[in-house]
Amino acid sequence: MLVSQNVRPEDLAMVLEDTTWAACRYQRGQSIYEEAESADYVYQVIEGAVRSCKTLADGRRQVGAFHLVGDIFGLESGQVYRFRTQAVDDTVIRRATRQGLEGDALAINRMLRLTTANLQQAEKHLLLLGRKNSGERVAAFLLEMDSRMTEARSIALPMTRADIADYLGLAIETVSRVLSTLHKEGVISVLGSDHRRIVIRDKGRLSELSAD
Amino acid sequence: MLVSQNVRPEDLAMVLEDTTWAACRYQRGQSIYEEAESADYVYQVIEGAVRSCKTLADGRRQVGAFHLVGDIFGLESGQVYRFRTQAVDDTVIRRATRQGLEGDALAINRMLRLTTANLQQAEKHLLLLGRKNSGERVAAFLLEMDSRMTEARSIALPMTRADIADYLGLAIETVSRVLSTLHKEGVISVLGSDHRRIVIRDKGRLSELSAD
DNA sequence: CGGGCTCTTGAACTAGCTCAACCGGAGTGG
DNA sequence: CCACTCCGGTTGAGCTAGTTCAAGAGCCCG
Repeated sequence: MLVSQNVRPEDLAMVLEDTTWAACRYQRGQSIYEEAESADYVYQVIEGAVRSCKTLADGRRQVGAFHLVGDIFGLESGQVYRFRTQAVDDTVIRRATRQGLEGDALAINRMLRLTTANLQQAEKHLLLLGRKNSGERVAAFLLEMDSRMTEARSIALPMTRADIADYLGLAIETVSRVLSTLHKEGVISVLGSDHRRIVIRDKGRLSELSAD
Repeated sequence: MLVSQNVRPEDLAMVLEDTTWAACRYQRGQSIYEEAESADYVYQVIEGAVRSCKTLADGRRQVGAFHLVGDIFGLESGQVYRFRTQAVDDTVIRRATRQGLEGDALAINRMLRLTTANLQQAEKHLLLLGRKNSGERVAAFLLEMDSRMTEARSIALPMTRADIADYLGLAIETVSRVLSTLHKEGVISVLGSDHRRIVIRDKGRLSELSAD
């Protein structure tokens, strides 16, 4: 699930500071690694966004997490990755070999903190998927994105409605309808020709609606 | 989420082997600790079962995980517990102070492995809650319980239908109906006056139904 | 200009929920 | 010992939130 939401940038950098880096560029939709692939690298998003997801045999998909600028992902303690991971948009990523991190007690401490943060986010998401209705899910999603993208006053969503739907366990039409309703009620504004830029007009109301 | 499903008993014991233990007894429904309480202890289930759960303001509940005999829970890297944790049934638990575990590189390594196992289980559960239907959820639950309780040939569920429902994100009636259907179709048998003992008659079929 | 995306909106459908009744076992008290 | 109640589980009937199916609009790109 590898969300680094609650980890300070300092921490993020620290985990990997002493290792050598290689920068990579991925186009939207391109896979960074596949589920069960040998977990040789750890990654950090420099630009763009990444999703990690699991898929059932018949194609149903669950997005486990989005990794935004600064987030670290691909950290495994087993031999293989537990997810498929793909670029949500054109994305720049840097990566370090995993060996650089092992054996070092300090690094392990940081890994533990990162993993715990990911676990915490996953647990929060379990509650959302198990017990919240569509309105609450979308409201919580917008607040999450707002808190993770510091960018002034508006959220530039890097992902499609389909990505959001698969993250929230909803149909894409439902996501669209809820956003329309929030817009009509004046809680948010939806801007841009692709409807991907969102301004939160009434954060208090959105918090109420998210049922946290 | 602290499920220790994929961790061998050796590992479990090792995490805490060198520390002093205190045994405790809890009656069904009794809280072991509350959400946001100071995380002073780490626990292991000796007998019975434990659930950890989050609750929304209006009472909706999500059970994040069940901890069965041998499982370790309450391992936090922050200052406070992230869950309320309660005895599912009359339960015996032992606990160690948290200090005994910190500073020791070996212990931290084990904690990292445990936390990763918990994260992995949580991720699996996200897919279940986000994308599986009621039949698939119940089938997956039965298989999970089967793999975690080695007990010969039948599963003695320690939890109520309400607990199962809140774990699977379903209504209690739905859980009951799915179990009845599985029974009628000969996939399982449901035994005992309280209907808590289950025999898996056709594991292959159950695997298919679980859609993993 | 045309084809392929993504997003939105409407209308019909359905999986699962809610509400309600009922059943059986365990505990309690007369 | 029986009567009563409580609690967990099952079953039925109706309802509804969210899905599915279908159509259309705007945008990008060759």
